[in-house]
Amino acid sequence: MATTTAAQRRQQARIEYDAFIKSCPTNQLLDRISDKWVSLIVSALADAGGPMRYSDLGRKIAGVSPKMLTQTLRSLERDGILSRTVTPSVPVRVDYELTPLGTNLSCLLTAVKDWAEHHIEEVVEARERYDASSEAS
Amino acid sequence: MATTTAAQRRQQARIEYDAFIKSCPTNQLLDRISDKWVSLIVSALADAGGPMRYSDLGRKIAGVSPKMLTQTLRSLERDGILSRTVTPSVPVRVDYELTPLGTNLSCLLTAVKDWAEHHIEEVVEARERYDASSEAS
DNA sequence: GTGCCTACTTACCAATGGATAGTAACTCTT
DNA sequence: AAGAGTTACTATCCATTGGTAAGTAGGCAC
Repeated sequence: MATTTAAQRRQQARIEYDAFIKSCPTNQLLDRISDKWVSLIVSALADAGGPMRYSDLGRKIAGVSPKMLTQTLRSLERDGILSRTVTPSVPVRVDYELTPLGTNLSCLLTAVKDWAEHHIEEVVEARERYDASSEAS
Repeated sequence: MATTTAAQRRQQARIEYDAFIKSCPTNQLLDRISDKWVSLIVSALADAGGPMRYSDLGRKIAGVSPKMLTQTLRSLERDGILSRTVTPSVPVRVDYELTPLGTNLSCLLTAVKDWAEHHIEEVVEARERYDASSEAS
């Protein structure tokens, strides 16, 4: 009991490091913006160059469920990346638009999207090579 | 039966669009690199400036489970973003290193990380404003 | 009234991801 | 020679997340 094993020491170090990381807001923010739906929503709004309605986003980002769309939009609104404007017209109308902060972020995410477009062929080739050598085992 | 309702037409449009999106490799790649653990692994390797071992990565990226670490490393290796080198020494030793393609990508992901570091205060303020106005309802 | 419109919310269920323990293969200690 | 320790994983279980489909509000057209 008095001696600490290597396993115990490792465990201890891990807990302390964990706590440090979890209290670091930068890492939390990085996690948030490294999200699949966040990239797609922000780049959709950047492409549009102006406000988009809920259903416009749902149509442009095919594959997103209404639940996920609402959830992600709310979290982006909370983070000040986009603004939500409700117009109480005949059927209610909701517009989403990037804030200056969101526009700033969209430049980076667009760069990532462009990277994907430019390097997709290299990645596909790498996958084929990897799969071919795995099957040869 | 002969008439198609608006709901049916919407459903149909959605399925067609879905199929289109799912067969678009660029979107698949964007999804892959918009992952939390991918960002952290690639930026860890970029920071190191050289190869890192499995356990080094596990320690630097505190909070990652061995399962997720292995899974993400394998998929990045398959995509040609990093290389995996096994040295069959006394205890086996595995080194991971960014390929030129991975180094290229790391520039973008580092830019995103820096953005998070520079704008975290604005985001925190936006959250406080949002939470304060929500509670006042 | 019945149905339709938008923008959601809710309920349910399958899949993803995290915590923890175990494995292989070999070496070093006792 | 038995047991502990090393690295780099697998395997298992379980909580959380995310997708699907259906329901809701509130007003207008038919």
